[in-house]
Amino acid sequence: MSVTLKDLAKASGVSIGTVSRALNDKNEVSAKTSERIRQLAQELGYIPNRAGRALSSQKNINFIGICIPSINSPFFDDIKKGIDQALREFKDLGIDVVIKEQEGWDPKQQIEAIDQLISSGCKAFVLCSVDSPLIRNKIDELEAQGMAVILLNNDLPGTKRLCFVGPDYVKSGKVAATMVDKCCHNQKMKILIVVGYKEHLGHKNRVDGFISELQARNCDYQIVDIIEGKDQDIITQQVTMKSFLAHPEINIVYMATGSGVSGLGAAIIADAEHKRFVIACDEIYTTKELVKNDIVDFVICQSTQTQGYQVIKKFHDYFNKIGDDPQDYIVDTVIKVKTHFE
Amino acid sequence: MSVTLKDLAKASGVSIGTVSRALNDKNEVSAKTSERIRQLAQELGYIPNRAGRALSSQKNINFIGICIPSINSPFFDDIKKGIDQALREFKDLGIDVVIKEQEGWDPKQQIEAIDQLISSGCKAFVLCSVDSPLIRNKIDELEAQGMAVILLNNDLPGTKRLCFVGPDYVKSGKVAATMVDKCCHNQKMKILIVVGYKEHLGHKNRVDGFISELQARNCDYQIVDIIEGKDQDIITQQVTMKSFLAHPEINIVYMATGSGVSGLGAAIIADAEHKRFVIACDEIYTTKELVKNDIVDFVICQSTQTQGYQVIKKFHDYFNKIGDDPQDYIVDTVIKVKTHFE
DNA sequence: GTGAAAGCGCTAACAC
DNA sequence: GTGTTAGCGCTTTCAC
Repeated sequence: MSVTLKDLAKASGVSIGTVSRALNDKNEVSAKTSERIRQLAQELGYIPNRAGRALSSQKNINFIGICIPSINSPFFDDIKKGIDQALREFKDLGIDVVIKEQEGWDPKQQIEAIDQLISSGCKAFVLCSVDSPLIRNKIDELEAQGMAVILLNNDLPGTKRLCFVGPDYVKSGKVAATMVDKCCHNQKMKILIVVGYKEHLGHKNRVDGFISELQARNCDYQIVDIIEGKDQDIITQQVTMKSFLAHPEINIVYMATGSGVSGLGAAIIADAEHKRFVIACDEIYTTKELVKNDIVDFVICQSTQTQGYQVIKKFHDYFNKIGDDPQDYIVDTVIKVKTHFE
Repeated sequence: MSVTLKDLAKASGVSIGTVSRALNDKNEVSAKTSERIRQLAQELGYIPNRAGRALSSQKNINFIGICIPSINSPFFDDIKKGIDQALREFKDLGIDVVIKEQEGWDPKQQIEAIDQLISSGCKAFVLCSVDSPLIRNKIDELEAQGMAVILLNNDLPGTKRLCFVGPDYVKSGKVAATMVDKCCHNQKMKILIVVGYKEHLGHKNRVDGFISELQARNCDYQIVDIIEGKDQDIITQQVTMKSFLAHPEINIVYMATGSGVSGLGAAIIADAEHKRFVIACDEIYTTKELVKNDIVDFVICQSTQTQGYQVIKKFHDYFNKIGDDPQDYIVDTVIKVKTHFE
């Protein structure tokens, strides 16, 4: 059988209660005893038993506060599914969740939401934010107060976040380029790239990965245009149409953002007389439909549901001291084609 | 708070022990009370608490017997990784595993192994077998004795297995065909198909899916040859070389089995003057190397690690009556390219 | 600062 | 066939 608190108590000559306190960072224990017990636990390979802990402290549920800009954003549907799935799995092990959904990425609103989550008793947070000093400060501040933050989908390196769960945007771009190379190697590539915002780090990384891989593969390519759709369908449609008109030679379209695809689809359908190879990102409903209808050739997805699931699982492991310090979890870059949606 | 045994006991006017027995299919309880309690549990939405159960009956670990033909078969490496991962997750919740690895697929040997697993106390089994009356009988026999079998990677429909965890072979073939179409649409496709054994159901399904999708896509194709590599490197190399020699026009190779890839690789390298588009299956070490070295263009994978993980998780859910009756778990069909391995 | 003990939900052994 | 109870590993009062 595995080592229990009782064993540690016996071995160290103190009571089982003291051992528990020492191992749980309570400062009611003298530094000396505490140190001794931790040492011993290490040596004997003590692993806390989740069942015992969950049972005991179930009046003391760990509430995770989740703050995501998911209102009117279908991208987050699967993330929420993953969170639900994890919750089903971990609820009776002492974990629960409070979600604050928001519309858009305004840092001030997010910080307000976090503060509300704090007042409702959360001590651990999942955040999906853009890079801003406000947010960066908030994360470090929370950490200083003994709270933990996991960043979801978009990392903010240099902050004191516990870890990051999300995709490798550079790789996503590289995979897209690989597909372009495999499918269009025998023609001169005249490429249109569509992003949401040129400053958006994720989109930027995708574009960088895309171009670097085309280069690495010695493709005969030319980036005809890089346009911004502002993550909105109508704008995306307009700028794409404009680009098609100005550059009828475009034969490849790489859409490096998941938002605004409807607009892209509309533009392509409107200019159907030019046959183009199209790659999109992220598996949302509209994108699936476009693939099903042969408007888009490939989608490069980012295992969204897994991200939702892992963010909770990471906290579960963290609370239960399972494994070492939490590491970043980079999800798979997944290529999907029509067949996947049939 | 959620409903507990105590609540049920109070509500139904019997003792907590009786409730527990009634809910655990013990036949020491009168049919009437049993029925009444189950009814009540249903109404009140009782969900057993895993922590309590695990803690209580931890001397009564559920041993899962696993019987897989994994010796000298790198394909099973990731499956074993998935099993390990699940075990780390569920061990302190009352689940453990006994593995009997075998070399090859001999049904008689497998049945022997199962019997050994039974004598070592297993009451639940994970099996990866070929279709044979012996195995089919054994599965139904086990079920009749109140034991449960989950089939891994290869289903045997019509048997009384609890459920199946594995890939959709037909879809795998279809995805392969989709890739061929996307990458080679502008040439006459002269296709060589390599299987392990023509009777192997999984390989057969892949080939069927492959051809049906080529047809659905109106490809200009011709299946030049379908050859058997007997899942061995040397044989695969020989038959492939022979086919290349007889049909130098072959410009596409679809390898519908994961075993024998080294042989395929050798054949392609030996005949490098003919540039060919190559698709392989299953992500094992050798295949990765071939992709990295641009010998193979795509691999169609079957999320092997997930299969190992899910097989254990399914049993965990089953033992703890989480969710409804176990459903089949069909893993994702995953396309991988060089970039994925860098 | 530390020990003793109650109790979380559940199962199984022991009464009757 | 059913009630009673000990105890699984752990946290957390409540004493001292």
